[in-house]
This record gives sequence, C-alpha cells and structure tokens, in this order.
Amino acid sequence: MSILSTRCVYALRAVMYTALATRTRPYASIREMANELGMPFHFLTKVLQDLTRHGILTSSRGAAGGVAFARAPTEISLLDIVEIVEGPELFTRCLLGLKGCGDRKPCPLHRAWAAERKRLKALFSKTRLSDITRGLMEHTLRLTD
Amino acid sequence: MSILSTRCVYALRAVMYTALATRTRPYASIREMANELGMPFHFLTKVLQDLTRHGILTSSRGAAGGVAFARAPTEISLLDIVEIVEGPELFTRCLLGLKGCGDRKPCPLHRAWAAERKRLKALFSKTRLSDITRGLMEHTLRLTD
DNA sequence: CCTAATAAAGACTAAATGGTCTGAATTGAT
DNA sequence: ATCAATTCAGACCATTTAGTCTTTATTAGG
Repeated sequence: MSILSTRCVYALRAVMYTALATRTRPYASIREMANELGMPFHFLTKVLQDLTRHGILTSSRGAAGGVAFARAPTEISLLDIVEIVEGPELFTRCLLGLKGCGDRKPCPLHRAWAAERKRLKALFSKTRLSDITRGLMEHTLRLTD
Repeated sequence: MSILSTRCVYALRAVMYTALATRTRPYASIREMANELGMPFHFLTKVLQDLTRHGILTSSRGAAGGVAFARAPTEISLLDIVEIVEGPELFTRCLLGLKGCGDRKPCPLHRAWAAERKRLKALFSKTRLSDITRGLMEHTLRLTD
C-alpha cells in the first residue's frame, strides 16, 4: 500500500479519529468509526484490541461502549502506534535487511538511510495527537478520501 | 521486512552485485549470485526477469550465460529499480493512502511526509551504481550479512 | 431483571507475497 | 552433432496479511 501496512494505517487513522471523538463523549464507537473511515469493522476491532492490550487505549463493552485513551493523548505519539503495529525496528533496521549493517562495514545505502530513518522516526515521534485534533476540528485536515 | 518488499531488496542487491560482476566478464551468473547473496535461486530469477522485461538488464541463456546491464550502469539509478518492483507511486502517494490528499485538504501527515518522501526519492535517484561498485571493490561496502 | 448494544475472542476464508519445482529453449565448448 | 550449463516459462505450494463470521461476555438504560 505505502511504506506502512494497512493495519498500521488503520491504527493511525483510528487513533486520530478517537482523539477527536472522545472530546465530546467518553468512548468512541468502533462501529461508527469503521463506517466513517471506511474500514472493515471486525478487522478494525482487532487492530484496536491490539492497541488496548498494549496500553494505548481502554475499552468499555456494552451499550455506549467503545474505546478511549488509556493515557493522555498529549502523551501518545504516532511512533508509539507504529511501533506496536509494525514492530519496534522499522526505523532501526538496515534498508536492505542486512544483519550487522552499521557505520563499520555498511551496506551501500547505510549512510543515506541512517540519516533518513532518523528523520522519519522523528516525524512520527514529534507528532502529537492533540495538534492533529485541532486541525480536524477546524476541518483543515481530514482522515478520509 | 523493512519499508521495501523482499522482492525489491533482492532486486537492489542483485543489480549491485551485477554491476560488480560484469566488470570482469560479460554476464553475471544468476546461480552464483543467488549463492553469494543467500537468495532463493528461482525466486531471484523471476525478479531479474522482471528487470530484463523492463529494459534494465539483458540476459544470455546457455553456458556462460547470465545477466548484464542493457544500459550503461551510470545511467541506471536505484529509483529505476524500486519503481519497477514496487510500482511508480511509493514516493508519491499519501502515507495514509487517502485518495485526494494534497496541499489543500491534506491528511494529518501530509506536510511532513511530502517533504520526507521527496528526500527518500532523492536518496534512490541520486545513488549511481558506479559509486557503489567502487565501494564494493574496495570492500568498504557489503551486500551480505 | 431484561434487553439492546457493544467489545472480546477465536475460527475461518481470501488475497497477496514469498518460494519451489519441472520442463523447454538456448548457448558455448568439446 | 552432442552435451552440459544456463535462462525462461509457468504451474504449483507455503506463509503472511487482510478480511469475515459467529459466539460469548459485558454494559447502560428502561
């Protein structure tokens, strides 16, 4: 799809949606979220359960249930999400998958990639959900096609 | 594996190997390449056939056969390889896969990602095979674990 | 206490990706 | 001409990822 798996993309868009939705009510409904964002409901459910198990979200069953943040949204970075879904090494590993690739005995792309992955990682770690929420409320940002 | 598919990683490492091997003989043997680089032979064959069909490589069957470059290695960028294997939009599309994501009505990551993908694309397009070959000959670069 | 709405759990299917195998076509060397 | 080494072609299998379905446990509200 892109450089991220669809699981990961769903997770990111979903937490952004959750950040917006939980401003007006205690829990964001997964079914509603799936409809709004055009994602398969059951699949989204699994992705969010994963985030719940990892302490990003809490959930409530039953009527008016859904998911909310376990920690303050300002304390959750997009990197937290990506690392849970894609594994912790996306921005650490060699681009060519070589085991001992590093400054000594590098692969042909090591130098350039080492700088780039640092930037990429920073992109995700510096982005706060709270900033995104504001943009979504003002409709200057969007989460759907 | 990484942000690139294993097909793509194989393709990149293979052309780098080919650039090195064809300095001393007309064709690089695919079987030898598969052994040296630790890749499944038949799978690598397919990946290289793909590059042959797209005019990056030429091949020769029979004894002493193998693959060589169809164009001068200095005229082939790593981006050419990546775009053939991963499709032409890896560094163009929205990170969240949204259709009309752009400067007006952007997704929450658009601004940051637009800058980043440009860099990433540049990383691949600016890297010349010839530079890599030199490093490989001097053993300051490597293609295996 | 009931009931409807909801998330959790897990079995299952579908599609994409990675990998294997066999046989045919081609080539260089003997 | 023959033979061994090689790529090419395509069928096939395995693994991973994406997606579906059904059942159970839980919750709020009447």
